[in-house]
Amino acid sequence: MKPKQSRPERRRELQDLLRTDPFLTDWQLADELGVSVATIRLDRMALDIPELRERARTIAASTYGQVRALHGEEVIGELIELNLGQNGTSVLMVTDQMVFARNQIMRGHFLFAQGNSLAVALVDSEIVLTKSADVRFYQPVHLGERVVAKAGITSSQGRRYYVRVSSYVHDEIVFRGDFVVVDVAGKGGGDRD
Amino acid sequence: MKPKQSRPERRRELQDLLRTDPFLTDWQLADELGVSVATIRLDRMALDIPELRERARTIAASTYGQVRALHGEEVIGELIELNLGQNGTSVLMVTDQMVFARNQIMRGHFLFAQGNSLAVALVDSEIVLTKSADVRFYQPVHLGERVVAKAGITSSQGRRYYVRVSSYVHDEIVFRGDFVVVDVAGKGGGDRD
DNA sequence: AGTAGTTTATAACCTGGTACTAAGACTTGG
DNA sequence: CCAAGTCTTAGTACCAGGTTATAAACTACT
Repeated sequence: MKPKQSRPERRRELQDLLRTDPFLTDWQLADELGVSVATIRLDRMALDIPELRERARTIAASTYGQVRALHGEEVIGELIELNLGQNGTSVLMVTDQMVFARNQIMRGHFLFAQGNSLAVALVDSEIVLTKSADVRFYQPVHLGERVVAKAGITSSQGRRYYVRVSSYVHDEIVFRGDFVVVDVAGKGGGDRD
Repeated sequence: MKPKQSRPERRRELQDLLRTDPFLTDWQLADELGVSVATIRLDRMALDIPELRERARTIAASTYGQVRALHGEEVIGELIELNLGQNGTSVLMVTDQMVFARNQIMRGHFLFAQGNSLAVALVDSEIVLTKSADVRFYQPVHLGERVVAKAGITSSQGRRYYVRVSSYVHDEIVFRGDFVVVDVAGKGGGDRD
């Protein structure tokens, strides 16, 4: 399929091929590069590239982790205290799925998620949606740390509840958010406003 | 490992197990449920659940877009366009993990996550953190819908960037967020303010 | 006890590999 | 030109995690 290439050339191309499509089997690669499967295997060994299944598995696991971690159950973090309609506390351990690989700093939306789901959990109703939020990140949170979020309903107007969430690591504030959540139970849930 | 269960019970549990960890082999499942591997296979057949490798492959393929953007892996949603320092677009399909089980409405923090990670991706730097955000949810988003987030840097002051993200479903706005992100490359990353 | 539904066991086969050996093909030095 | 060394290929044995098909064993019920 390909003209003659030097070994380094071929290996570079092999890496290229896998970068654009990591789901190629050895024989597909062999065919593409015009060499035997055996050669491909040797090249993979030399370049320390794992087999197809391993590649798929790691890609799957990494991306699956992101979504799952964010999915959680109903509340992101563990609910350790909850007084419906008043206040509550949740705790979230920072796992490696929640941080930037580069610097191990927690990604903002996980702090938001913890706060948001706690705010929603506070309201004693079937269907509660977030209408708006104003949030601020004070300090970076790192891998392995334990984030404690405390939330309280500060006021309410009809079906609207104003919830303040403050999150701490070692008693130092790292996040604060003011959430406005709406109880839409009974209504069709057609709109948030 | 488990007490006796009726077949429907077992099958429900099987689905549960795989929902929380899709990387279980048949014999791990068999062991967990206290039945033979053969039974697990029959159950998988009946429930139309593919084998481990197939599961891994599809999970991997689904989240592995052809996006070749540098920060691609770190973004919630699929980056479909990115002009560093200027603007970008990402698309996120709403899966059942992102919605409230009760009403199939997307949980707010996923919209936030999409917006936040897009905002961060826009800035051309090694380390970028979110400092604050002001967000508003206009309309509920439902299971199966496709959220298109468009972001642009509206202004910047030194290392601070103001990014506006607007998300749409069928050309109707569902979310808007104003993010302030800070480029902390070079600094120790010790603080966000 | 008879019989249907359910579960288990058994064997043959498949993919995409690993690990290893042996031999063939291509360069390169002298 | 030929031998030595390097690349490449071929071939075998083995593995995980299955599929497919068939037969045997275990309930449960009447």
